[in-house]
Amino acid sequence: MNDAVSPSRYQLAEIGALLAEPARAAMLLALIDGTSRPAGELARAAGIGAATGSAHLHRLLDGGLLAVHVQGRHRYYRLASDDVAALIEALALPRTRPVLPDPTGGDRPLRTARTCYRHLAGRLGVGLCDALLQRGYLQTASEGMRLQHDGAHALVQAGLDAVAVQSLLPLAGRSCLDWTERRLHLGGPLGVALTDSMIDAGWLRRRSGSRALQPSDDGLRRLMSLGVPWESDR
Amino acid sequence: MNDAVSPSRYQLAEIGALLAEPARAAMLLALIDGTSRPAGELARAAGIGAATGSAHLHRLLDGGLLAVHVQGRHRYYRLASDDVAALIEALALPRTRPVLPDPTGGDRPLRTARTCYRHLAGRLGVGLCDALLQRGYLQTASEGMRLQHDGAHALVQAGLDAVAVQSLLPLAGRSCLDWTERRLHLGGPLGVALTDSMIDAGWLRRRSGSRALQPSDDGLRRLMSLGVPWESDR
DNA sequence: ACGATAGTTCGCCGGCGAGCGAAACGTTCA
DNA sequence: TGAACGTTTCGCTCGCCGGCGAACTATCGT
Repeated sequence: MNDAVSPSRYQLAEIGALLAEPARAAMLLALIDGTSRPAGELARAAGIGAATGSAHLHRLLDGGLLAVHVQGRHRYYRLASDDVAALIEALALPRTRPVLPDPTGGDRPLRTARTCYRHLAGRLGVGLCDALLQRGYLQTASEGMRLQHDGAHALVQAGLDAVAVQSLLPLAGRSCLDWTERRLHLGGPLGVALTDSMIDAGWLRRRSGSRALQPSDDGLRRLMSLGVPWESDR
Repeated sequence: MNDAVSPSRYQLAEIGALLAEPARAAMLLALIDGTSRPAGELARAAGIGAATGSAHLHRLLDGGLLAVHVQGRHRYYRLASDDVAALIEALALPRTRPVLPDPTGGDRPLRTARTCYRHLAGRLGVGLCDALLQRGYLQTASEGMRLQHDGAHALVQAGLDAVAVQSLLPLAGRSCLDWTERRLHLGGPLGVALTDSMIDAGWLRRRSGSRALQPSDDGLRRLMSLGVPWESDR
């Protein structure tokens, strides 16, 4: 009986060991927005030398948490998958509970809308997921969340590209817990693709150097037409 | 910009460090079925001495992953919450992918039905969650999954205790990923309470010394009446 | 009141690994 | 071709932490 459990003990410890070093944790967190970054930048973000950083990146690579893309004399590292990203967010979450970010603090844009790996999170992300669920546009199945046909229709009505919306139908969504709102929002392939569509349509704009997403006035109006609650001065 | 992220770097590393030691990982895994166990037993399960075990248990306690219950000269340790349990299962999962458990192996009872922390997992768990979702008995809201009134009615019809079912209505469920079926099943307070009800009604029986749950013939019939698929010889 | 048992505290040892500087390697640009 | 730059490899030191045995405390049984 003891033997049945023991293999996973080392698997668990292996992942733990990879996250246990603040320098490696910082590197992973720097990549959680889905970007690819060169080794030197990651070392700088972690506050360590290039040599040490290289060693850490190799361990993360061997551990399957990172992937590389070689381009000339640069090596761009990124998270290996959105499974990994979901894992990091989930792990960074529970310890945050006693130290919730200051509601009046300077992170307001982040709290409003941001990317969580590649999908929409923050107040808008939670609101959108909530609205889609409440109207039955999004339904949970055992393989994840699925966009319904009437939901696709509503998204096109609201102004998203019809072809892009059509391609959302076979995708599966994953529910992802938001650390500022402490509510569910839509992640997974479906969440990523939907977010891309909204950015393409100009509802949201990426801010360089930050995970924050800037909603346009037009985008806000269209989101509200889908049932997303919004008080502009909150 | 760098400062906004850095606190969570240490939070992430702290959790990682707690999991990084195989002995601690073994202790956590030994508790993942939701039981409380005395310090000595956990040390034995981890294959270390009592002194070392005591130190590990204290670190896990300080880190908020464990809780204690003192009874006479015994100290019973358990996971601090089902958040922690969900975390452990989620972490033990991704590394398992290349080494999925042998379908023909001796773990068939575990694959059929088992406790995941305190709620039902395995083929029956996934099937039940799937059936409840498909019939609309269970619906997803942003705070989690909720049992609908017609769902409660159906559960009572199937033979569960009416008072117990009534108490399920205000509870929130969490979707939990199953590592053998790779599909969603129902966890959280709602999942726990529902599983308890089914055990009380004799549909399932706990097996001592294992996480496996043994379904009774009667219980299987009743689950099938709720729409759970079942081929007896699989 | 006594020994037996569960658990913790203390002190010590040994090994893993994080960190850096120096040097080597490969690519880019002039 | 040679200099500059990004990245990796190597060799080294040092601190942290896991492990145990022994002593101590607390509770239970008789």
